[in-house]
Amino acid sequence: MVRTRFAPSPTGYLHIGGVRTALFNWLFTRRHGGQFILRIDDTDQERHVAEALRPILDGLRWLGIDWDEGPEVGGPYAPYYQSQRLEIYQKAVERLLEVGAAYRDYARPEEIQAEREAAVRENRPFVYSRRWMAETAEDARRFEAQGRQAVVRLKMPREGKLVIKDLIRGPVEFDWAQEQDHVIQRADGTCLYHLASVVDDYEFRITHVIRAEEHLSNTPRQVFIAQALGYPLPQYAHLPFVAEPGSRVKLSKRKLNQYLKHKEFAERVEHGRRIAARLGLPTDLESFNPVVVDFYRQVGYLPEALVNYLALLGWSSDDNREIFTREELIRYFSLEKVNKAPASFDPQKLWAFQDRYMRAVPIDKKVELVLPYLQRVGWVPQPCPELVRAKIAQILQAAGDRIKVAGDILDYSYFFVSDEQLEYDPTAVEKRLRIPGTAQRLRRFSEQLAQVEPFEPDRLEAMTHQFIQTEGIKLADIIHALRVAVTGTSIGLGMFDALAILGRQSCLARIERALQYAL
RNA sequence: GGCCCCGUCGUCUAGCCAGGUUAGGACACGGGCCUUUCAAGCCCGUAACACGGGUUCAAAUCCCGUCGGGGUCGCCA
Repeated sequence: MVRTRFAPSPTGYLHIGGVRTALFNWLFTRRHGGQFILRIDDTDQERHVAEALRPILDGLRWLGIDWDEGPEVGGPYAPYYQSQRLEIYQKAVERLLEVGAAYRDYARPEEIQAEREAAVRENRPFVYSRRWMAETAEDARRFEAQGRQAVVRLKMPREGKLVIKDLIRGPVEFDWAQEQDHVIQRADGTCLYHLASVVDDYEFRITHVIRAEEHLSNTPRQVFIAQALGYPLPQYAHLPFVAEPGSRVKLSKRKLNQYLKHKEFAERVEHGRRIAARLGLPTDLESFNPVVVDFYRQVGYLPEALVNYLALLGWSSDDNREIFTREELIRYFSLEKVNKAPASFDPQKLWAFQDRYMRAVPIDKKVELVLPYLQRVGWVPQPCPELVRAKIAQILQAAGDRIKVAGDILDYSYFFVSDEQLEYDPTAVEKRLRIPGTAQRLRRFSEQLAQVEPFEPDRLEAMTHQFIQTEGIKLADIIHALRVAVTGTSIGLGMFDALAILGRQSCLARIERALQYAL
């Protein structure tokens, strides 16, 4: 039975690299019909765990990465919060002490630091002297008499080699002598990550530890703990990093400013921020950051697109296929096909996936996607009347693939505001309306428009062609001015579709209003 | 610095284990067509085996070395 886990610490956000790790664990587990466990690594967090966990759980659920055991679903090995498992770790520490795999150490932090610096100075690898190691109760008393406090350290082997069989990298060899006597318990009794992690992996019966490559170097100490405690070893698989755009360095939330130098990255961020700004969401990099999953959810990306893109970041199937349904991903996923080299995150390629997925969404489904955005800015009431819903469907139909993410609907304010409230883009007005003769021409066009029956795209187009013939002009000579007159902007969807959706009354009123700008 | 990992177009990658490909696909990019702005669509194109030695009739593929990049070396997770 395969059992894997994803173990986030409650940081308040779901990192794109983290979610890729979660996804690979999930995919592997579903592929083998096992259980995926969510464990919360909150040994170091005292406050607001629930709050800081919220975006992480929401993000995973949004992406369809469900967990069989963990927060909010429980499970046979509960609790799944490390902060609630302290006694279990305490027992493990005691056992480690008993079997001689760990010791109480009375060194002061500055003393360790001094040894470390000396090693660096003398250009040799640092290994703790164990000078303040207390092996007997008498040692302990002596050190305590000096006002010292004890932490518990691992007593690592100082010779021999360890070979870790990594499912992705093959055998990886380590020298025990290089390993440090890591602290596993602080003086105040709290336990540290490595200890807690190994104990929980065992307690939860984790069979496969699939995690980012940064953990490869500290796997030996975990193996040491597991072996000392008599645990069977899980299988290890260390995933390549999700790297910065155009680089091999691990992607980081903090360095966004740097990534913004990449044109493609900057474009996508700019696009997202425009939508966020319209929604009244904060757009500072701390709360609105494309390295964080929430960014995509808020802007209106499809979770399937993100999942598909992320799956291909470090993994590929054996053919040239790129588009996979969730079921196909599960069916084809294997750790053997996971790459070893870091894969850099490319928001532009994600955008391409989003584009393809969005095209496939049927109109009624798209209406549902877009509706919350329209309601949020108050253009559409809540609940949404059937008539308005039909109008939105019309707009969506006419917009076609121009709407790449749900938030793009906000570009079409002119369908939702009243004729009086329509705003005219000064640049567009200057370029398209302030041309001599435009006013007269628009007026004559308007007269024709009043007659069209029925007021539908085909009829409108026929009428317009008739009009340009009579006038002896080209289509472009009327259509640009007309677009600005009825929509206030020089870009948008097909003109005749737009006119039909707006309706005769609005078109006439808006042209009338626009005449004040036209020459 | 020690140890560990990694290295195919700008990016994601196929090919490597079982040596023989005009080194393939996708995104991006450039050009052209279409055109009613935008988005798209269609056609064409630029672009890579880090380097150096071996082994072999033949090397992206096997071996050795070099260089480069990254990770780790916490009383963070």
